Amino acid sequence: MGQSITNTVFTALSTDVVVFTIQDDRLLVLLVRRRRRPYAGSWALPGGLVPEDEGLDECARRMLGEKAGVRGVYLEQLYSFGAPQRDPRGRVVSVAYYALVPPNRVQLEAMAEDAEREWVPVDNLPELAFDHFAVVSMAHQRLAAKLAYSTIALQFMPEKFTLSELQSVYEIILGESLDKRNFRKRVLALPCIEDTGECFRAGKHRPAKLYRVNTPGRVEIIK
Amino acid sequence: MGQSITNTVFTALSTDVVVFTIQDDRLLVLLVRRRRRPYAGSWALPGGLVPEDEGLDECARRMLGEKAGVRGVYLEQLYSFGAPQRDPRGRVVSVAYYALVPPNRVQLEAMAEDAEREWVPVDNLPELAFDHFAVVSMAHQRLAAKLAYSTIALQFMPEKFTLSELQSVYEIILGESLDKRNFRKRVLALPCIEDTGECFRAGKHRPAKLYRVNTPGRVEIIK
DNA sequence: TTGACATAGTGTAGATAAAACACTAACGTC
DNA sequence: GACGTTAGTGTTTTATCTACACTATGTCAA
Repeated sequence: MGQSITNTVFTALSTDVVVFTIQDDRLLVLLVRRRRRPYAGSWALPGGLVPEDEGLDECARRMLGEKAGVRGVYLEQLYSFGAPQRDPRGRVVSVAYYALVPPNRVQLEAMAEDAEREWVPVDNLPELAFDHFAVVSMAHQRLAAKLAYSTIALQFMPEKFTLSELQSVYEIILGESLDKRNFRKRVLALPCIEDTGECFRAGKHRPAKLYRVNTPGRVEIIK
Repeated sequence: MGQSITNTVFTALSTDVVVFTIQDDRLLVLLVRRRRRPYAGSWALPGGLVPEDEGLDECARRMLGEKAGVRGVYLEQLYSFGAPQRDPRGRVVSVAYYALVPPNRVQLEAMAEDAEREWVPVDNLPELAFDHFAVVSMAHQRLAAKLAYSTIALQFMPEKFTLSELQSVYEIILGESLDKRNFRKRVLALPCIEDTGECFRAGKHRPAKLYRVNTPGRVEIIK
């Protein structure tokens, strides 16, 4: 490193991640229980301080792995929160991210017996530490807005899925029901969606066709 | 302050502001010449370190006042840039903002004789320090995108303006020309636009009606 | 005074996209 | 083979977007 930074103020910097998934027709957020003060015992977003040699995205992705046990999922920077009094210990600026985890990538087993982590419905959050409620709200808003003009919802889907499952993802995030035929028309018009030729039998009714995304990981802007 | 933050890493944190204005049918960005290393002598965005007791928005707004001589204009957080090597001195994370200044609010007089500050067309930038080129690009993109679904362009207008002037703002930002009649139809349908009853005479041709925004400062999401 | 020039201002028809809407198909079970 | 349950399919109507050309009002100069 050539020069050093002089006459300056240093700030504690953290990343916090709003990890979304979908289970049982609800949009869930991962919360972790705080052990230390402040807010010891209350729920908070997974997150942590950014080491000096780590990029912001990189740090958020690490948090996702360490605290949520998830890797390789969609992750996007949301907003930076820096009100001077947002942390009672002193100045901590948080760069917030949000992540989308397909339900099949969540290990509920490991999580069930873990009193430190919990998936909570986004519309039924407990009191959260710091300004984390505002962070979750903004993330939910952003996610809902992106449904309208991108293929972001596909990030919630497993490799193969039915159109009904996908529609239900939209409905859960938006909190309103959609017209089945119009929905299918729009989705099938996307070039990134393709029929697998396979079917999915579940229950005592007609099996549904399985579809697949031909560019997994990509989120396209549409229209 | 109750507790202190222990066992942690502190980071230098700055805000940088992409200040846009419009002059002579071009979208301009305010640049300041760096005096110190690194990048001494090259152009950079106005910005500076965030003091411990100052909010991020507040800091960005202060930079805007101190370094651009502008206050009371539209300001929005853009993105946070935190690649570990973006500053050769060491880790500096930048929370970027962008601001929109109506042309009549820019004091070009004071600026003309100031070799340290310059308004530069966004499509003809010189080499910029750090990752500031990427910051400007993202800001321009965001601004252009917002034209489509918000009333953000009105933040460039003086108190009274003609529809042709407004249309020209759209065209300059988007880099393409728009249909006059369709444009006027859309704009006049906005509830926040009202006719002042006055006219504007400029040059040897028909005078144009002057309009006004009835909620200045507000940026509405439309459609 | 009138003709040339420059910008302001106006409406409609066609195309495209969005919204509303109801029945048939396939499977399992009793 | 009748019933329950979810999958799957088109058309009509409505609203929105696009393309497009002429008249109006002022200044200025001949």
